Amino acid sequence: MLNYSTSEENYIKAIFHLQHADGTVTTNELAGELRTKPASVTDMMKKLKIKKLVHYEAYHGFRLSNEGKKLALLIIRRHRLWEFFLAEKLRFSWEEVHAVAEDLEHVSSKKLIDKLDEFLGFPRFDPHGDPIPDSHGRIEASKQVCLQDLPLNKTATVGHVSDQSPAMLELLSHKKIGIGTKLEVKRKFGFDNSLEIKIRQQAPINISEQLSKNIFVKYDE
Amino acid sequence: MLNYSTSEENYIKAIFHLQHADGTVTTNELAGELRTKPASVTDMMKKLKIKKLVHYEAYHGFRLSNEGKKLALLIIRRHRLWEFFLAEKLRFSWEEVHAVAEDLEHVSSKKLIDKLDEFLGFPRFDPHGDPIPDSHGRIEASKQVCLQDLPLNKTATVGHVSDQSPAMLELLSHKKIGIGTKLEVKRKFGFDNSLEIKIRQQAPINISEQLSKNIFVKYDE
DNA sequence: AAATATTTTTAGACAAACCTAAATTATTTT
DNA sequence: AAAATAATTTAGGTTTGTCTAAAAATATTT
Repeated sequence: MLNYSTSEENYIKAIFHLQHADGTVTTNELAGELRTKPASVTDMMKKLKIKKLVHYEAYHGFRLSNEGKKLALLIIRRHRLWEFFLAEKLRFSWEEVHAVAEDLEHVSSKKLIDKLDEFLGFPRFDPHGDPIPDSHGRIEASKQVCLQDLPLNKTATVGHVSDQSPAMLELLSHKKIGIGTKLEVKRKFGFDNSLEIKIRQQAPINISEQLSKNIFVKYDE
Repeated sequence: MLNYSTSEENYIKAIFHLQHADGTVTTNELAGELRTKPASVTDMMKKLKIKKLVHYEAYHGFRLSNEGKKLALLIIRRHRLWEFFLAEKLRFSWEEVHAVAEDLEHVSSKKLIDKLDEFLGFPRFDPHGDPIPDSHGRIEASKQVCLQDLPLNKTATVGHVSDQSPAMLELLSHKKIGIGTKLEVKRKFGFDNSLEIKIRQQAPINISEQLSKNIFVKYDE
């Protein structure tokens, strides 16, 4: 694997996160995600095309090549391993890990990452519940279900939160919901699709449709 | 503390390492250390002068300002803490830690470094025996003595090796000498200033003057 | 299908960090 | 102290990644 600049890596990672079902991403979406201008995106796509990391034809969007996907998974691996390290070993809070991992993920020594993985005991999920790709870029499909789709009175464990904005994290922390929280859905209100959920040893609480759509859980055994 | 580019940080660190008794460094020395060209050094010195990190007058060398010294110690702190982490936690060998730490040292979160320090148990020396500045930039003067100056039959512990070239590290590893090795000088040969030294439970070995001048030890209590 | 609006690309500039070659200043030799 | 040598700086150019403003292509309305 060749060496890529921080900027190139950020573009690749952002494309990976934004890609739709068919893998395509538009210039404006990418510019928005990276807080840059569409013209800059076009410039970079030309470069990434030459480096064979994306497929790109002017005016028709772009998508990652196989090479590009491999790189994206490698960067995500680095990011999530560092997040795990920060939370687990350095006792950073959930909300803090992301920003620091954004910097650490660009240190590209393969040996560093593989040894870090080993040191951490080969964790399979980061502190937000997102799966960590292994050293070959294989990623576990976290077969989790959205809270909205969880049957009533079935206990499950929160394993993933898709929106990780500060506002979302604040709300979750207020409701005392985090990765690993065990809960069950007690009632579903058809009017606004809000849910009444029960967390062990706490009074039942209410969850809006919006929130429930962003919380993913795994059925308990 | 403001944020500086990787390049600026590398210049500051290099000046710190090269500085003579009066703190000055020349353009050519710095260009050599950084494997760059003298013209590039001049460009950067103008910039660092504007940022008040160095004192600089054209044609008369330069030296770090107090701000610059503070920054240098911060970068050295990051570097040495990461070296300690790599060696101690990830089991990197002595020779490998430096290159990786060169990248990690530019991740500038203060909280990250202070938490890393705590996680590592506030180590005072890195794996090469160099002292680690504390969070205020205070650095311990390692009051160590060169092997050449160690009195006969006095046991001491290796605490620092000043030349860390691959050739040096190879020789040290062959002679089974490392940081923490306990030894004493048995004889001194005036002809070439070579030493006969004894390491616990090993046959006595010979050390050239050149080598002995690069090994620093602390008297045992 | 023409007109309008939106998206994307091109053209041309800029800052950071580097370079080479030429000019300038400092140092050393004679 | 002049000449020769060495060190340093200036001038002008390159690459990377960004920008703004204008042009071109695509998508949406009417």
